[in-house]
Parts: sequence; structure tokens; C-alpha cells
Amino acid sequence: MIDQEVAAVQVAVDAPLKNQLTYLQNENFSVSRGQIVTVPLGKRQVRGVVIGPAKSTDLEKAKAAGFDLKRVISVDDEWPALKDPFLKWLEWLAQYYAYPLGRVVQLCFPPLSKTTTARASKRAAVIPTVAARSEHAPTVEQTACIAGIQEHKDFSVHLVHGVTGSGKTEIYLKLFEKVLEKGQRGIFLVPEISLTPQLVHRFAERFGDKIAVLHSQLTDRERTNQWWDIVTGNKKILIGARSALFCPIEDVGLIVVDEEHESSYKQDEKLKYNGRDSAVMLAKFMDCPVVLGSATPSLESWKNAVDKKYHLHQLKSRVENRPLPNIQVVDMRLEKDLPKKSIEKPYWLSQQLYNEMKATLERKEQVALLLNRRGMAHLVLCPECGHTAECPNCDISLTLHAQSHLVCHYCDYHENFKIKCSDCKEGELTPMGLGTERVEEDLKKLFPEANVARADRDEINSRAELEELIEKMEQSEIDILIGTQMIAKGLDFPNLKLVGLLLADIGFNLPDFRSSERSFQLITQMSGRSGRHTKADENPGQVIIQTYNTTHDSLLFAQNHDYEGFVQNELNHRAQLNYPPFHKMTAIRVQSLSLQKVKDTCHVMSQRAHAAKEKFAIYHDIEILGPAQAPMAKLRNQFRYHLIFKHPQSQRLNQFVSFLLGDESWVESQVKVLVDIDPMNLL
DNA sequence: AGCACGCCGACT
DNA sequence: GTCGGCGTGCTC
Repeated sequence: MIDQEVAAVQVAVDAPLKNQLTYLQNENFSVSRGQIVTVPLGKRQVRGVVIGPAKSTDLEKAKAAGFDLKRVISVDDEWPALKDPFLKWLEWLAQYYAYPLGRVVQLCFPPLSKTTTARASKRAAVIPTVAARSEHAPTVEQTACIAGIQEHKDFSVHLVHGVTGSGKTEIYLKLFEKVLEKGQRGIFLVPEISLTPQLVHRFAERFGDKIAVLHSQLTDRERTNQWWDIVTGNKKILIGARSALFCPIEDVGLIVVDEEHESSYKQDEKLKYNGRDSAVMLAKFMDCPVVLGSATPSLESWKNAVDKKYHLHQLKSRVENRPLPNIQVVDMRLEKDLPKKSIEKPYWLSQQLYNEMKATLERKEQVALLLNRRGMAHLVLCPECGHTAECPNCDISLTLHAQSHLVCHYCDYHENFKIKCSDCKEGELTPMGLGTERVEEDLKKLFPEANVARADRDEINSRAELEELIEKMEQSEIDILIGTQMIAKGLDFPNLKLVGLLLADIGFNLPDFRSSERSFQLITQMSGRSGRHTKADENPGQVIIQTYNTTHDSLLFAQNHDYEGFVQNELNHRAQLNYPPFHKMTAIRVQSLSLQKVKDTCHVMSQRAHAAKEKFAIYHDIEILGPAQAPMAKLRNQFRYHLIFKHPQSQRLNQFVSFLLGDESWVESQVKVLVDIDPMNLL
């Protein structure tokens, strides 16, 4: 009697509802788990996924809440029903990331419906047609790595730690070849930024038209067509950014996550999932191997490898024994004491980097400079009264662009730059601090013969523009490239022999426990762009790091190419402070236009948290931090506070948070409470 | 998320 | 009078 069969189903509908809704079966047909259906919801009709038969308790609950059950309207037969390993994965996501299943499920649908007639498009083909290219024989290390992974055909996680230029992509290609031979399909996940034409080209050379690509710059029609190509099995390998995981592919034989350490795998709105972690779980449900690759693995993955949860495969040398670049550190504090040379050199450029640039350009080789800050000046300051121009909507100073515009990098606020100080009406606002725009301008004066190009979010807005830049770099039409972290990832230019990091300090002291790890990764990744194609007997690529803090751990270990030394050192710090990867973290963000409401809500939340911790033995070990102002205390006019919870087990933490937020009725109106599981960004 | 309802100020 | 702005509440 308890679980009596009733002619009703539970449906996850397209609405932000915590639970599934109960619907009666249609008299004319019967639906079951996984099927995509249309159901009535209020005055409209919405799409939903059938999760399973309703139990008598579900019916009673709905009746008690005063609902007259409605009927399923129709089955959407355009889409095949979601198969169980995949649906179970979606359920895991909803549960783990505390997000309504109905909203998670909606990510599995393409934006448009299936096309019946192909229309001619003027846009370039999504997948280029390219000639096959002969491949290099794999190195001993590569062969060992491939063999080590191929021993496993069931679920297993492999961490491939290979220095920059060690040929990780070749390993992925070989592994995918085997997947195709077995008639299975594969997923290749990359951070959005490194999903470049170069990469797609490389896969197209090997697999011809068997690949599909999903990224944010496709039109809705292109995206829909790529989606169907891979779902129907017309195409076999899906290359995509994190959202590609939601493509309901069957018979997956391998998932590869490249640059697994990248924080951009974490989505920081709506469903705040981590693409890397979700890929590992998907592989688990699909029961296939998953490969995580990086030159600088995240501490989370590294610890899993050390603990033998992941299989570790290391590549310690570059292909063809090409040498690793030579890294020098320049102390910028000593620069101002150097005797003045005849040449008028900008203050941000050290003598050493200037000399190397000159020599490199004379050899007709390329230079890339990294400065992780856009604009002309990072802030404008009145020397008379100390007033700085700040964004009225955010807790941040305005950046000067093109000598005329003050821009906020966090919202769309901008105003004209007026020299006269608006505060004391006396002083003149002076540009301070360096940005890529300023560097570009100075470089053009300093090296008038050289072609200088800039790559940052202001200059490169589309895939086409990035493609054009890459093309110019490959053709050596650019001599000096100045860019933000946009240029640090995945790019491979044979003639690039000198890399300069202008201000390595940016990021060393951000109020985020991952700032050292991020700095180490950025320095290592950027250094890895230098001299990738120098032969074993040639001079290695050069890297010059300018800094005011020459003794920072990230710098010293990066200089010696000592990843393992860095992680060991950093793991010790994290262990002492109970930070990830030792403890799991969950952040609860509270935001509102009213500062008082934010504070009040945090206060109540904190009391509830402490009460639960005291009352229940299972929660005694939960660590509660805050409430505190978020480091960006005001953003887009919203005040922001957060609470952070830590515990060694994610399951216990999850339980605690759902207990805290199960009933949100006490939260005042106009206050937003957002949960971030495994946050990557505490700003 | 949508969609309706209801309360207020502004305009024919 | 009524049109339309948005804050609030509800959906099996």
C-alpha cells in the first residue's frame, strides 16, 4: 500500500522550483523516466523531464498543498529520452551544487529545433576542411603515458602532468583514435579561451569531419546543428567549453579535460558547477576513463594523485628534447638606481628586458609581454587631496582608457576623464599605475620599427579577431605582442623567443587563498610560450620576470621549473589553515541594494548556523567563517557579504547547507542569498 | 523563469 | 478615468 502504483509521474519542470512536480498520466499514452514532455504550469506550458513514477506520498503531498493534479500534455518526440547514466549525472549536479533539477535539465537542450532544410550561410564553416598531416613519432614518455591510460577501459581518473611543450595534445589525439576504433565517442573539454582555431585545426587534421565543436561564439543555428551532429552519432568527437558536457551523448569512451587547473572551468552564475569535477562525475556514471591534463595541475588534482585516487602520468621533457626556457628575475626596486642611459626608457621597463628585446628583435624573432591589467592607467589620483576616481556602482577605482575615458572593469559604468579634481577643485587628476594600453603606446615610441599588437578584452572581442591575431603572429607580421592573461594559454608560436612578465606582483597578494597558486600557474604557463620550437642544440627561449617582490614562493619555484616543490610548499600552507584540498568549502553570498538588509540577513544566517552546529553532533566539526564583507564589498550597486563554511567531507557540508537553506522564508524580500559550492573566486 | 495581480503616479 | 511602471507571489 505504501508505494502503490499510481497513474502519475514526477516531472522536473523549467522553473526554479526546489522539487519535482506531480502530474497525472495522459489517458492516451503513458510516459516514463527520461522522456521529454510538455506539461501545464500555471497559465503556460513548459518543457520538463520525467524523473520517475509518482509515489502515493507524492500525491498526498500535492493534495495537502491544495493542488488539483494536471495531466501531461504531450511527449516531445523530437528529442530522444535521456538515458539513465546521463540523467543520474544531472541529478548528481542538482544535488551537489544545490540547484533545482528542473533548471539543470534545461541545459541539455539546444537553442533551436532541429533543422529540416539546410540553408546556405555566409559564415565560415564551424569545422574547417583541412588536409591530413603526417604525425611525429611519439616520445618514450608519450608512449608510456598512452599505454598507461589505455590499460583502463572502465572508470578511472588519469592526471597527465606534462611540462609546457611536452606534447599533451598528441597524447589526447592518440587516445581519441583508439576510442574511434572501438566505435565509441569522446569529449574533449577545454577552457573557452583556449578553444582556438589552432586547436580545432589540429583535431581536424587528424579526424577530418568526425568532430563537432561547441563554444560561445556559435550562432544558435550552428550550435543546434553541432549538437545534433554529435547526439545522433554523425560526428564522434565533441570539442567544447564546459557547457559541452550537457550534450546527451551515448556510448562515451573517453573524456579529456585539458588545462584542468583553469579557474574558468567554474561557472560563477546560475548553476555554479566546475566543468572539471563534473566531467569526472560524468565519466563515473558513464563508466569510462577521464584524463585531466595540465603543466600546472590544481592542488586538488595533485593531492588526489598523491593519495592514489587518480593515476599520475608525468612528462618531464619537451618533445624532441627541446630545452625549457631560461627564466631570469629582475628586481624592479634596483632599477631606479641604475645610471641613466641616453635612451629614454619607460619606467616600467628594466634595462635587462630592454636589452633582450632589442637583441631578439634584431634576430627577427618575436617578443611577448604579459601585463595582467588593461587600460591606460589603473587609477587616476589627485596629488593635492588624494582623491581617486571611483565607480559609483562598485567598490573599485576607475581605469583610464585612451586618455579620455574612465571605465569600470566590473560594470558598464564609464564617464569622460576630466583633469580637474572634482573633490578639492584644485589639483589635477594624474594617471597612476600601468595598463596594457599604456605599454602599447610606449612600445611604439621605443621601437618605432617594430610592429606592436595588443591582445586584451578591449582589443580582441571575437573569435575572428583572435584568429586574425594568431594568423599575424604565425606569419611574423607582429614583432611585439602585449597582452593580458589572454595570451598566456595554449598559444604556440614557433618564432616567439622572448617572454616578459612586466609586473609579476599583480596577484601575489589578492585576498584569496588561491592567489599563490594562480600566480605560479600564470608565470609557468606564460613562460611556456617562449622558445617552444627551439632545437635541443639551440639557445633556449628567454623569460624575464620583472617584480618588486623577488622572494615570493610562486616566483622562486616557477623560476626553477619546480612544480612539485611549489605544490609541496603550498599544500603545507593549505593543510595548516584547513583550506582546500584538505577541507571542502561552501560560500553563501548575501547581496542587496540595502546594506542594512544584507547585514541583518547575515546576522540571522550566522545565528542559525551556529545554533545548528551546537545542536547536532554531526555538525560540530563544521567551521564557520564570517559573516564578512566580500573583498569586492559593492558591485553593480549591490552590497555583498559572505559566510564561508568548511569541513573535510563534502557530503556533510552539503547536508549542513541544505539544512540551513531548506527554508528560506525568513530571508527578507529584496535580499539575494546565493550558494557557491567549491568556490573558485572569493572576490 | 514567466505570468498575473495589485498598488501607485502620469497622462488624455 | 485608464495606461503602464515594477514589487510580490505562485506554479503540480
